Amino acid sequence: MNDFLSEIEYAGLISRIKRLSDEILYSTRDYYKTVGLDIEPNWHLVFYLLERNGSMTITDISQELRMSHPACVKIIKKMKKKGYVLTKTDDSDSRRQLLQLSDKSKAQLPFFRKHWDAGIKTTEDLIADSPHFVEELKQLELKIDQKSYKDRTLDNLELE
Amino acid sequence: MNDFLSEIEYAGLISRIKRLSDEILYSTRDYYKTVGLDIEPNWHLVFYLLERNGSMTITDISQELRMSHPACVKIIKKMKKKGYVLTKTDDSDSRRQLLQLSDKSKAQLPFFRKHWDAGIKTTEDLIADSPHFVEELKQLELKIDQKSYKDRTLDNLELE
DNA sequence: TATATTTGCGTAACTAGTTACGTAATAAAA
DNA sequence: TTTTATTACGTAACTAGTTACGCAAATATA
Repeated sequence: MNDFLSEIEYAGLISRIKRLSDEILYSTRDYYKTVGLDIEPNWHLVFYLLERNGSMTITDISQELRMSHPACVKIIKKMKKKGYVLTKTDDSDSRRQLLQLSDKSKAQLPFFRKHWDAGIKTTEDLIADSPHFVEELKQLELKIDQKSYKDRTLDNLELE
Repeated sequence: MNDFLSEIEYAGLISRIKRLSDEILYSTRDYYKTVGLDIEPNWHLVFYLLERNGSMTITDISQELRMSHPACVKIIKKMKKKGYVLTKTDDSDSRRQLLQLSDKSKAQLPFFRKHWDAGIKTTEDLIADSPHFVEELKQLELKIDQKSYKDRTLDNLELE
């Protein structure tokens, strides 16, 4: 296969994870374009959340997805622009913007779901030969959660 | 742990990989800032390559790292601006820009290496409880390489 | 009740990648 | 030798995330 990132072993592992993630992201966007899905790859999580919960704020979503709120602001802004999300100011707290799916979203959801399901199937196929992957990914998440990559590396620096 | 991305199982797996990758990337940048490393996290691969090979072109690097050449152009541009990389036009082909590490780079490499090694140690620590991770990641890379996420998903769509 | 703190969210400025396009130099083909 | 195709690389415009900052509304405290 002759891959530099693999050759350097642990020094390239993190970059390989990023490379895999990027590759799938761009391939998914390519897929969406091909089949005529007028949405971005990361939006489907917001559709999922709003469909399940009915109404949520930016802060709610950013907590559920564990990403920064400015990232969510950007996503929602685009989804609103395309008419997939509606906002309504909370009566009891004017800071809170209640988000919900528009009728356009609801009408398109079955179509979206068909494609999302095909993607999920792809994910299942991909890790079919990797029976420990999900469990070991979870381990990584847990460890990173307990102590950050930065703090771990600072500790490792002192050991030398 | 109560994590939405984990709850939805395969529908959230790709996003979890991205989340992990992002988290480590930003944590590494934070680390660099803390210890006074005046470089970006992704540069270390270029340092590795140029140190090993002496002189390379943008195209060489993009092939080795398997990323687009415009991405490399951006990285090299910044590295040049900071004085870490020098360019020299190839005598026999004026299109080719031969890149090499500057004296500043060479002088700092031992310092850099100390921190990169600490990071590698962190990676090793992290996957110490995930004995199959590297092998299964490789499997994923191979499968994606054989048939893209897009093509796999198109096939899965037809099956329904 | 007046003041201080927290919360929600919006924006700015940054890095990191992509695809699409253009241009000049080299190589290949007519 | 002239034309055509390929290669190297630079730029533009886009998405996707981050941190840092600001401001107004709500809440807690003095």
